[in-house]
Amino acid sequence: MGRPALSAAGLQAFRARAIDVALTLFAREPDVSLRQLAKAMGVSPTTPYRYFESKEELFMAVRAECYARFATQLRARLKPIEDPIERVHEVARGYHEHAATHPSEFGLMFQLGQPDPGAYPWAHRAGIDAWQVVLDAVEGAVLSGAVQADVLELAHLLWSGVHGIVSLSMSSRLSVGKSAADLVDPMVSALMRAHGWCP
Amino acid sequence: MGRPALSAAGLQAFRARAIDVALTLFAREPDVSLRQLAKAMGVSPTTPYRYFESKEELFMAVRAECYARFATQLRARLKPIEDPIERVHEVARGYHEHAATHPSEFGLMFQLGQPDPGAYPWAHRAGIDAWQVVLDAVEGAVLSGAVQADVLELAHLLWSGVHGIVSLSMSSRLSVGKSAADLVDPMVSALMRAHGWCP
DNA sequence: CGGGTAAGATTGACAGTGTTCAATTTACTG
DNA sequence: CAGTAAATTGAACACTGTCAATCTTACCCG
Repeated sequence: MGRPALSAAGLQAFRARAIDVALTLFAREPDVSLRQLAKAMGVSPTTPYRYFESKEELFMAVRAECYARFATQLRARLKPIEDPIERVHEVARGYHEHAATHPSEFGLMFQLGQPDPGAYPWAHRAGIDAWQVVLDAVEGAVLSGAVQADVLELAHLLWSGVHGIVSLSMSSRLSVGKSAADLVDPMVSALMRAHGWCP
Repeated sequence: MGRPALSAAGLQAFRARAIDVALTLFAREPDVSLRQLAKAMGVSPTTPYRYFESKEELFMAVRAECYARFATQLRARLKPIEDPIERVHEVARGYHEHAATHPSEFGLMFQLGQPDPGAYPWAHRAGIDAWQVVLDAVEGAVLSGAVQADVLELAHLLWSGVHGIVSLSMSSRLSVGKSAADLVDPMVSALMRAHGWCP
């Protein structure tokens, strides 16, 4: 039969370390090769293949970790805030700030043309979990009565709006004089106002 | 001295043909190698180097062509429409529709982590030209008095909003039951309403 | 028509990539 | 210590972008 199986503990440890090293490499340059990663881990170029199916699966695991960190950061940021409207603003600010602070992670999560997470249900689930933070914040605002809207639709509009700002900003496509930070609050305010919010 | 120079006509012809072939290849798969392109052109793998500085410059030229086509399509679509508000709606719909019809071109234009057009002023200018279409439409709406807003800010909000919808949609990140087509009009309406537009 | 010249395209090579597989080292158990 | 299972490695293949040197083509001038 094929090669012998490996212990669950060792597997998890190696994967975690690989993901960690990969994240620090990605922070330096946007294209990381498997061999670079292996060298940075002090291991032969083919060793990762014992713990990951392929380069795609490896970087998909890195992506999943990014989603998890993103969701954690958003939830932590939201924790002390009570006002439902302010929570929506805060999730938007957190979205932008996380992207600005960790641009390489944002690229990993949302780069167009990257392999579809559909093939990796765990990665897809991690993405859904981050999206759930946005959804919850919007639902809170709607339930509070401060805005009147279909939760799913308003959440999509807010997410798209902020995501668009951040994406365009990160590929330096905003006109000079306009920064992402200047646009996030107006975007959220406009979308809320359009749904009945009176500041 | 270095290799002999090449005639301006031949240069332009080869570049145009290369861009054309590249676009058809990109329509099939999102990653095209220089050698694939050369083979598809029926030419040796290194021939493109006579006409392009590097792979980056080649694909930057492809990008510039995408911007040009995009701007042309938007302007054509806008031509018969008079009402300033409807023009804004139409530019948004055109944005989405062009992306849906030519997803590979959209990816080339807006993929995160792609080389900065700043290093290629002609490509940057082509991008600015497409952006100008959006800007003009918004300016028309503001000048008509139907909305009250800073033109640059509203244009950025609209562009970001629609761009976000399209980007998230193209990486299949919208929830089931929500499609980009369902969101573009609500997004534009909401942003206009928030700026004083009364339908 | 013949030969020289310059434009244009090609071959060969190098370093680096993802990936596979056989061979080898390490670690642990009886 | 011996033997076996686990873990790692090295060599190899088909690719990639890129460069230098070489070859082929076409044309102009005497």
